[in-house]
Amino acid sequence: MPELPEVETIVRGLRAQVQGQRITRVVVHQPRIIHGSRAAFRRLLPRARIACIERYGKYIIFHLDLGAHSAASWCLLVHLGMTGQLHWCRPELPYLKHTHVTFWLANGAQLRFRDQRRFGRLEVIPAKFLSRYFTRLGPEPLEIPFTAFARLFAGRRAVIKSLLLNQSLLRGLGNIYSDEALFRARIHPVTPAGSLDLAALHRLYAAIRRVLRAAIAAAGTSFSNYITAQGQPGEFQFRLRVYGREGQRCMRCGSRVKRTALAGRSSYFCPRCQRRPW
DNA sequence: CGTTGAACCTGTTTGC
DNA sequence: TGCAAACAGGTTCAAC
Repeated sequence: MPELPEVETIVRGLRAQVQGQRITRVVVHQPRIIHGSRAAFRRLLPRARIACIERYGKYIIFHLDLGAHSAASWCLLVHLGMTGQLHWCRPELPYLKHTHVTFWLANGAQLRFRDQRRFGRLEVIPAKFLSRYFTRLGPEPLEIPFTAFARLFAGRRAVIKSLLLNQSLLRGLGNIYSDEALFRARIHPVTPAGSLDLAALHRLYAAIRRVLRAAIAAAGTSFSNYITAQGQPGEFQFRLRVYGREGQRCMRCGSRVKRTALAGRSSYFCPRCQRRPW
């Protein structure tokens, strides 16, 4: 579910409400959601202070301050999978279904992790392993310069949509924003990436930046599961131009939006604005 | 290298 | 109305 803009929105909300807080108690309702060392999870999180919170692609990194308990520094990594939610609330709030982990905070509030499909994961790892943990992730789409961006696709025969979803090339894009960027750049999703000319690469680069920034400004896209750290839905679902609009009129040219399956996932595109390369 | 399908889960929508 | 299939924002792995 959550792609870069949703995770960024959650991280900003968490910074405002839980950064600096000490964890006083952790309750794991669904142990299978915890990956890596469960012993480290149980031992280190109670009494840890959340020193700072970062986003890395679609991952959330909580840097822990363990004080005198540990000389090494540790992190809590959270990936939300398809339906994960990480939200701050009062302890009186009734437990909603699929709440897998509850963090009690020193200020009396709680941070709860819910995940209907359980594709999400939480893991405590030493900070020194972070770079190794993330070796397979490419650069941030909002940070990479254009020349490096263009190089990612040179000589690649794979279709552009697959490469946009591939986190080892760029970290953070998912199915929605890949389709939205390709639509805005007027590139057909099955175009071989290496065949994109300089003009097309420029359009794609600009489109990715525009759509991600606009989505962050709108607090992300909510269909059913995604909510911000404050428990609110995003607003970008009202600004989507192709994703989920099969059969509806293209907002640019009025043609019918089509849907095609690519590696088992839906790709939405306008057959007129996004011409096939042959 | 690139693609596909399956696996990990639960819930909703669609079609017969 | 009932039931099965299809589908849902992600990642990883095996097979070809």
